[in-house]
Amino acid sequence: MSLKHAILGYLTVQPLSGYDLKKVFDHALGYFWSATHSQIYRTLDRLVRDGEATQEVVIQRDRPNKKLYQPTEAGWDELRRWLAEPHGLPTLRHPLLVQLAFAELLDDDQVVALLEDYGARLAERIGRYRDPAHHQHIYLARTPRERFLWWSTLDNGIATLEAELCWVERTIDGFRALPEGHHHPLEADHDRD
Amino acid sequence: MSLKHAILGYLTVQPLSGYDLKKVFDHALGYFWSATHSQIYRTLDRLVRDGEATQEVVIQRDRPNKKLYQPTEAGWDELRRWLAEPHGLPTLRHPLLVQLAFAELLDDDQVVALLEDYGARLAERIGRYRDPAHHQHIYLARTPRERFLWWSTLDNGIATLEAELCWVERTIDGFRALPEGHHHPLEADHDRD
DNA sequence: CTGCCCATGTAAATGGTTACATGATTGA
DNA sequence: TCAATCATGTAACCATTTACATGGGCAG
Repeated sequence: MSLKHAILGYLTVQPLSGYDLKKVFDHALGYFWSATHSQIYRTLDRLVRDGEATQEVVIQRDRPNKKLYQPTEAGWDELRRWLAEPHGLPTLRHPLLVQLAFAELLDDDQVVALLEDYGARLAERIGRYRDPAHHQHIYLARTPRERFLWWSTLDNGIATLEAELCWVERTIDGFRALPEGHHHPLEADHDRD
Repeated sequence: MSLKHAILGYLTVQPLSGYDLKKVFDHALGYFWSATHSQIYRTLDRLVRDGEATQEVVIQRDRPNKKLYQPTEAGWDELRRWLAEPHGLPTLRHPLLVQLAFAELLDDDQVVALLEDYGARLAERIGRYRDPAHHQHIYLARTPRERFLWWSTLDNGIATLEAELCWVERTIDGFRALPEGHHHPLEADHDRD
């Protein structure tokens, strides 16, 4: 349900097209919600159908026409309602941890490779979030209060990524320090009976 | 795709029924993957249909019969294949951060209430993860290596939750320290034209 | 003339949540 | 007699991903 609210939320900042929104999701909202363009276009249609946003076609020469969307009063109400009520912890879906949990089927090098690959992705993303070029959108905030809140969402992203990177390093070290058990990956003991 | 692999993975540890698996997801795999019983039953059916697991009916007196599942050789192969290849960072979907991002529509008390509620949920979950009663399943590991890996997945959960709790406190403090702007929540400026 | 940016969508499939549905046994 | 535990599932819906599909303008 919150994709709708994220879109509605950003439309209160500025009327935008689906194409624009996709860029906002890729650059600014990326660290707490992601969406594909097909999802965005369908959600915008639904908002208009439900009377929570209006659509305005903007004719352009030299480039394709676009449709700008804006929340209606009903849209603002719905958004305010959703924003004020508490929502649970994000549900986790963490493929790397599934891999680690069942890594008895892998040999030591494969386990280390998975962790190192994951660490590299984390480091790359932390680098991007720390890059001032990535902070531009924060200066579009309408008040110091909003600027603080936007910066906080980024801070959350950086803090959790760094905690994970730290965990990756700790885990690689601990794994290497395990008493050498000449580990042989488990095999299916097929047809034991 | 990884629900299938999480199930397959746990079935290599021990043949289990759908009902048992649900409990495993609730207690042991909970910090990196969640699933409802309806999802589990459907996935088990699919595994059998696809020849990746076998089903065995166990007749019980005094309680309902149950169906135990075990991976086939094809299941082991599929699992090994999936475990060895890298999967991207988990895609984030973080409702609280959406709320914070658009909190210009809320007043100060509402923002603090959201953060405090979130912090309380985090603290409660950290407490559960730290509780030794919650660690029982780790001792079922088949090797010291596996024990280390299972403990690491829990460690990941605790570390990221604590990073977030820390962030919550920092954010509440920073928010309260904002220069008092007599904040009035934004209103839709309807019918300006 | 190639490839990127602009700008829009649809279709099909997969994945996930919620609600509906049943029924025996055991312990308080 | 009430609630919990054991044990299974289906149906409807909602959310997400991936692939298909189009087409003009502009810069190198």
